[in-house]
Amino acid sequence: MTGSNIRRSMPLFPIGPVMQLTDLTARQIRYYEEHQLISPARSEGNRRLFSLNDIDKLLEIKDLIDQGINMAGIKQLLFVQNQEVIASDVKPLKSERELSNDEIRRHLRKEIVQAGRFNQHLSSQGNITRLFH
Amino acid sequence: MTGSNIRRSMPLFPIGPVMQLTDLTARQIRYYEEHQLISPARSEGNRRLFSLNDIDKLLEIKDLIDQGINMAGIKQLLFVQNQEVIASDVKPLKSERELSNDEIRRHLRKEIVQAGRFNQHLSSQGNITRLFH
DNA sequence: AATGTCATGTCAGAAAATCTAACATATGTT
DNA sequence: AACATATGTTAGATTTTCTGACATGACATT
Repeated sequence: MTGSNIRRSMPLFPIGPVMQLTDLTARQIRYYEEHQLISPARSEGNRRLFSLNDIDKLLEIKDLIDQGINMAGIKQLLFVQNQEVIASDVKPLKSERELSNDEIRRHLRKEIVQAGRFNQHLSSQGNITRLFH
Repeated sequence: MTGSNIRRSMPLFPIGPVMQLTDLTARQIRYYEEHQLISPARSEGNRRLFSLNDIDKLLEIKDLIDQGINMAGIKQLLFVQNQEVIASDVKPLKSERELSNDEIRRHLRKEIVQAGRFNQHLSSQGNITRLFH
């Protein structure tokens, strides 16, 4: 499991930003969950929390829907993909133990800090369009 | 402006996930905004939306606070950093025009899709600890 | 010792975002 | 025509976030 994979599997986004990023309605996203195409994590208060991987999947689902494939078909396709990945993942595990969510968060924080060190800190004023002139 | 910079400046995260990622309280984050150390965007309904850059900044602020520096000092330090970045940014701009938030979102979506194409789609069951055994 | 400032905690009330469950509907299928 | 599928819509409840006010502990200044 690489750092990037940990990062991509962190449950961070509530449904609002995900709707915007995917152009899917809340209804659609919940329906896909109901049919087990995705399984976003939940907050303490039962709100859905999506990872970048979840968002990837939703975008794929969208593609497949556009191709006329139904829930069952999409479920199978996603499952096959998943199997391929697992099959190709032959790296020996350094550590067998599970990471707690807290540990994952610490890890991500470290990564964000590191990335930041070699990155810009633009935008002192929140209007992101300012970043482009 | 690189794709990565666009990605890092997208206002996506509500305050809850940011609290978890930074180990800051909402009170602290709002206080830093009040003192103009950060300026997160706002949703239509006035909720704060943070970008990865904002999160970087918050982590830096945390460091500086730990070093005993006060708001005014931190503000100056962040400003200086910002200036350095601007000074070093000598690339000729391909396009002068501003990008709308919608365009940025489309761009990010494209990036996520592309990244996803060459990436794993693990986690069919939402419990992220499953990714580690 | 009293006062002030700074960074943060805490609380209350309001508003926004999200939840589930139910019913509605358009389109395609048997 | 009846049915199934994917999505829309609505209602009522719950969670999350908002602002503003007041409280507090640590320090500095008087």
